[in-house]
Amino acid sequence: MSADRPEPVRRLPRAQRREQILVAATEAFARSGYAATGLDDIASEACVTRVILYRHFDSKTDLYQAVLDRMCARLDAHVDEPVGGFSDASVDGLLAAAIESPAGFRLLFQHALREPEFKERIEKFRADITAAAFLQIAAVVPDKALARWAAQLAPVVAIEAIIAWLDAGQPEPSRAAARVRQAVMGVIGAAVASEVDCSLPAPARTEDHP
Amino acid sequence: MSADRPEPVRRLPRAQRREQILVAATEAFARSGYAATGLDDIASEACVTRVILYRHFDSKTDLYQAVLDRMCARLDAHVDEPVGGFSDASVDGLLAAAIESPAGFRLLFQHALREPEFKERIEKFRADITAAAFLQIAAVVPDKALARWAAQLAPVVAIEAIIAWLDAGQPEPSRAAARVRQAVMGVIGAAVASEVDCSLPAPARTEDHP
DNA sequence: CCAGTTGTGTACTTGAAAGTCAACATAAGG
DNA sequence: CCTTATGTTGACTTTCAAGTACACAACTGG
Repeated sequence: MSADRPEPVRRLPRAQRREQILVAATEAFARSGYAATGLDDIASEACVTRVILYRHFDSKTDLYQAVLDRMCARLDAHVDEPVGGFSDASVDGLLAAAIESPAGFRLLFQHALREPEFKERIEKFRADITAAAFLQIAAVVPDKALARWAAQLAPVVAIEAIIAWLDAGQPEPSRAAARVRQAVMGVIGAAVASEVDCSLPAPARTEDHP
Repeated sequence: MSADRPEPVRRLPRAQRREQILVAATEAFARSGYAATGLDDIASEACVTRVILYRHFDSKTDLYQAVLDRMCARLDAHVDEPVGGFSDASVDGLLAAAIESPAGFRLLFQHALREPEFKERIEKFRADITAAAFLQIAAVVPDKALARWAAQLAPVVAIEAIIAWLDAGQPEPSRAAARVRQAVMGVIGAAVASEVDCSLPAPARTEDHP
């Protein structure tokens, strides 16, 4: 029979294969981070064997760096602010990057940022945003330590808001950016308020509205 | 001479040594998570050798579980709400736990929550809070998906606010809880607002106050 | 003061994951 | 059609961290 060949074994041009591996690696790393992800996990995610990875990347570290660089480049492309401000455009850019590659977004901000070996790559990014946020917040918050707190929290909230938005199924995409900004504003508001003693809404009863 | 003995080699009663190891392990794990932390890192952090760890714990996994359990127990002790609501008391409890053990707090919510192997232990905790938050938010936010977004984000913001507060040097401890609540309220407000198009404060110039 | 119990350290074994090698398969060019 | 360059693979070696065995040291009770 002519069906002797078990699998046609699809072959791809080099650049395309490399891209496929990067995508697969992003997915795999995004699940558990660098250390907990084996090269076999990545290989099976990309539907190739482990050796292929070495044909395109020198080592596991090299591959991870490539994944990170690729995602950082995307971020830079979307949110390229010359003076590095934390403004409306920043949120729009972050959101666009997150839509383009949710796994990459999670990888960067949930895993890579906590891995001492690699954090400095993203730390630069975060530090810039935090510094910019501090300047803006310090203008309205006299207390230095308080301003630092808010400045550190604001970018985190923006990022977590975007991740939560992804998890919630990306509801009303057109207004997402505005809501993220609103959430950040709320956080800044908490720092501005000088004499606050607010309470959260009363714990809702299950039968609260008949 | 009587000073022949190089080091007196201080020995501790079992319970005390175990506690010391747990503290050290919490610190070490909090730096890089489970997979990226070697037993040698923990041992040197505790100023003992790796073998001692096995005298107190069966395996690396067992040790990690013990660390997590210890921290979860602390959380439960501080924020024991029978019906599991996300209220003022919850924030107070979280804050108290974070003060008691910053490293443990970070470990739980920055690392363990992202480790598939162990996340379920904390996931129960987080899911309860998120569910409670959803009930409260759903009462004021008609859109289901939007409410889910806010419900998922609110606890995260509370936690991140506390972590940022730790990083900022724990400014004004007496008002910290109120500010955290305020930040959470701000986030909920972002979900409530039906027609939002707010902007962040204008990017501050570097030479804004001479 | 001596013996038993328990905590501690040095040196070793083991297993899993990273990294390597030589052969096969497939498409393009002479 | 045959050669060649490159994508692909199964099987192998190496390396490092988890886990183990045995010898030593210190406190406790007789």
